[in-house]
Amino acid sequence: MEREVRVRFAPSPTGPLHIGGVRTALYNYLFARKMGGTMILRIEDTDQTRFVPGAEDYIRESLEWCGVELDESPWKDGPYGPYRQSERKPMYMQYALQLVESGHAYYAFDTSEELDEMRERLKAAKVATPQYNAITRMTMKNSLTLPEDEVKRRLESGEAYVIRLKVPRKEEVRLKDMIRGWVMVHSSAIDDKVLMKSDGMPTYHLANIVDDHLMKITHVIRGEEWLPSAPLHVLLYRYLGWEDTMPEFAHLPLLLKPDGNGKLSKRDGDKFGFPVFPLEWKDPFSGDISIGYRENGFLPEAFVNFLAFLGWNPGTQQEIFTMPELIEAFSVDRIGKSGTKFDWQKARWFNEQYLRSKPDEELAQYLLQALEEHNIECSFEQAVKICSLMKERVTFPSDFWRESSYFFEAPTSYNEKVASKKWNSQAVAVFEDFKNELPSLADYNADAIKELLNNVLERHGMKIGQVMQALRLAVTGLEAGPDLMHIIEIIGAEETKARIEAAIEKLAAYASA
RNA sequence: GGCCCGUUCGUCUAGGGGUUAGGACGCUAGAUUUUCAUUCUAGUAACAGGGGUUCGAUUCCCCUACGGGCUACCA
Repeated sequence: MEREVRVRFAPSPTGPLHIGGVRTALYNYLFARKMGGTMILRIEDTDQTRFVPGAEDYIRESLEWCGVELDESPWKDGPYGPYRQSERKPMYMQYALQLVESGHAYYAFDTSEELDEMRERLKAAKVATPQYNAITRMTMKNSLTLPEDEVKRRLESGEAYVIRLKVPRKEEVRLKDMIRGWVMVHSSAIDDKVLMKSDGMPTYHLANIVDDHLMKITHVIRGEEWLPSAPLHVLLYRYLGWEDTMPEFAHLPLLLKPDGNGKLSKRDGDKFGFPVFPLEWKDPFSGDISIGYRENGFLPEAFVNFLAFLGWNPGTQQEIFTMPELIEAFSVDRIGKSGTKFDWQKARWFNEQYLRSKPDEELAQYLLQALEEHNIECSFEQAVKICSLMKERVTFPSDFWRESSYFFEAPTSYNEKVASKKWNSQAVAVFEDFKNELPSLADYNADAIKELLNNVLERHGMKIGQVMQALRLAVTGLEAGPDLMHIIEIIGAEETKARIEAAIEKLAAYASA
C-alpha cells in the first residue's frame, strides 16, 4: 500500500544554514507538495557542544523568506513531536537497548585515549582503514570482551560508556538510491558506529533512524555527503525490525565552489565575493558578519528559482518558474548526479528577470524607501515613472536609488571624457535657447520637449546627434542613462534650466577650447 | 591510503546506439537607439582518455585519468 508522503529537512543548529542546505530543504518541500504530502522540519541538536545561539531562528527565518512552508516543526506542532532531538532524548535509549538485547549492539568502555592508541597501532601495522570493527572490537574494552559481571559492575557504578552497533564482518549491504540506482557497500567498510554517546545523547545515526521511523518518514532527501553512511542506516532499519517501512533515499549532488575545488563552504562567500547564506548572519562569538542573499537585494522568488535549477531541471526550455510551477514540474528523477558549480552570474540574471516582471508601482516602493533614508521627498507617481525608466537596467532593488540619484540631485561633477569630446560652443548656443524656451512649453512632456529641442536645433542648423551627449552631461553629469527627454520631463523645466545654466558656467573652459 | 559517488560547450544543462549533439548564462559581432543598458539577430564553444560490445558508439560494459564525498562519542 502506498503511504502518504512525508519528508523532512533535518538541519543541525550549528550556525547559519548555507545555500546547499536551503536547496535540500527546497527539494524536500517541492517533492512533498508535488506528492500531496507533508513537509517536516526536525532540528538535529544531539551535539550539545556545537550549539550556536540564534541558529535555529536563522533556519526558520530563512525558510520563511524562501517560501518553504513547514507542516510540522518545532514551531508548528504535529502528531509526531517534539521536533527537536534534544527534546526527544528519552526516546532513544530504549531502541539502543533493544539492539543490545538482540545482539546487534554492545556496550563499550574505551576512553578516547584508548581509541587513539588503537588507531595508531593499526596505522603502524599498515592497516588501510583503522576502525573499530568486527576484528578490532575483540581487543577493546566492551561487553563482548569483558566478563558479564564486570560489564554489569561498570554499568552500575555509573562508568561512562557508549553503545556501538555490531556491524557484521562480511556482508553486502545494498541500497537503492532514487538518483543513483543501486549502491553496494561491503560491511567490512563500515565501522562499529557509536549509537549512544557517553553523555546519554544518541548520535546522528541512531537518532535519524529512530525519528524517521517514528515520524513515518517515507523519503529521505539529503546531501550526497550522507551516501557513505546510508548502508549503515539500512543495517539499523533491519536490526530494529523496520526494514519494511524503511524510507526511500535520494542523495543530492553537492554544490561546489565556482573554481571547481571542493564543496561550497561557509567561508567561500568572502573568497568569491558572493553570499553563501540566504540571510545575513552575525556570528554570536566572533561578531563576524556574513552577507546574505536577502540583504544583497535578491528577490526570494529569484533566489528559489535559481537554487531549484542547481542540480535539477524540468527538461523543457522554460527557465522562469514560480513556486507553484516548480512544484508542478518537480520530479526526483530529473535531479542530476554530478556536483554543481555555483554560477553567480546566472543568479544575477534570474534576479534581473524577476525585477523586470514586477509592476512599476511595486518597484517604486524600493526607490521610495531609499529616498526616505536619504531624506528626499518624491511623490509616488514620480517614483513609478523613474522605475519604469530604470527597470531594464538594474539587477538589484538597491540599484534604483544608486543609478537614479541624478533625478533628485544636480550633478556636482561631469564626466571628463564626454565634456572634452562633446562640449563645445555650438552646443552651448543651442542649450541657451533650449533652456530659455523650456519653461514656456505649453504641454510639458517628453514628446514636446523633444520637439522643442528639434526646433532649436533646426534654427541652428544642427542635428540631434551633435548635442545629445552634451545635453545629457549637463543634466545628469553622466555619459549614459535612460531616455534623456523622459529624464528632463521628470526633473521639470525649472530644474533642467538651472542645471543647464550651471553646466554652461562650469564647463566654459571646454566650450572655448 | 581505503571505500563510495561522479565526468556533454567556460558555467548550468537537454539528449541518448545512426542527431547539423539542442537550450540558458557568459562572451563576441550586427541591427535598433540621443548614449549606456534593454530588446532582436547571428556567432563562439562540449560528449575526459583508452579498450571492448556493435554494421555503427557521445549513448552500453571494462580500465585509466581527473574531480568530489566519507573515513569522530560532528551532523
